[in-house]
Amino acid sequence: MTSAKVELFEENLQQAAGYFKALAHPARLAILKYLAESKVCISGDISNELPLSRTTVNQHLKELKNTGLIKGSIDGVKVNYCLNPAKVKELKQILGDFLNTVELPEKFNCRD
Amino acid sequence: MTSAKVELFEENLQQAAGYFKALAHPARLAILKYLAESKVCISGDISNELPLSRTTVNQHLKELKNTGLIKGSIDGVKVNYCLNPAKVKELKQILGDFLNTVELPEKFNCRD
DNA sequence: GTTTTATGACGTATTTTTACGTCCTAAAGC
DNA sequence: GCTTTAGGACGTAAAAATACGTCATAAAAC
Repeated sequence: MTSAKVELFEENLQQAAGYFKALAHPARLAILKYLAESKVCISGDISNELPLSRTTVNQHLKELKNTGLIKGSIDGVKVNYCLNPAKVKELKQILGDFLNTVELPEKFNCRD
Repeated sequence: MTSAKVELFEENLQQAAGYFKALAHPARLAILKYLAESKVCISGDISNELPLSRTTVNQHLKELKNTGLIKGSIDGVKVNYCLNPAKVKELKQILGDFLNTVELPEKFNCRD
């Protein structure tokens, strides 16, 4: 029984957790940062920027693509990967919403 | 090989990724939300709130404790877990900083 | 037309995460 | 005293994430 229990939680928590997960690896953060800075690029370029093999970078790219944060369009042999502005916006919205739910009261009655 | 390559990335990306990872499971989000709402509680209470066994919840609590987001203080047999306001604040700061680095330009030159 | 280059697809090893069950301990109740 | 209750410690099994290497393919370069 070590099945995924993720779906037993509230819908919005699942969604937020999914986005957090997508950002839970420095390689993926580096990719997003790189794409945001350079606007458009190919995945080969990206693997040169990272201390990981091309195949591993590709896997991270695929993951970001699955969450919808990036898009890749075929251009002959090369693939242009770039950010999906709509999804990035949604991501920010959802993560922001969650973080607001853990707003802290002025004084927190917890002994140290 | 398959060793952790996380430490090969920029310090700030590592840190951000670590926080994102801490939030990458709905159970942990639910715990944080619950703690934020109820101010103080014991871990037994929490496992009643979640669709997971006590031991599993305990593991998630331990993970949140390792990242410093929550604190647990011994009170006889019972343990009061609560948010660590300082760390939560840091988390928001760091995640916000990262998200700002992926700010999007007005028009993004990517064909669909 | 052959070689190079870029990239996806596939397979696989290792590590980490997720999820429990069981046992142990120590206070609280009876 | 004995029993219940609460929770930590430990072990383990299954799944997912991480990291590569190798192969296949198709355009580009020569």
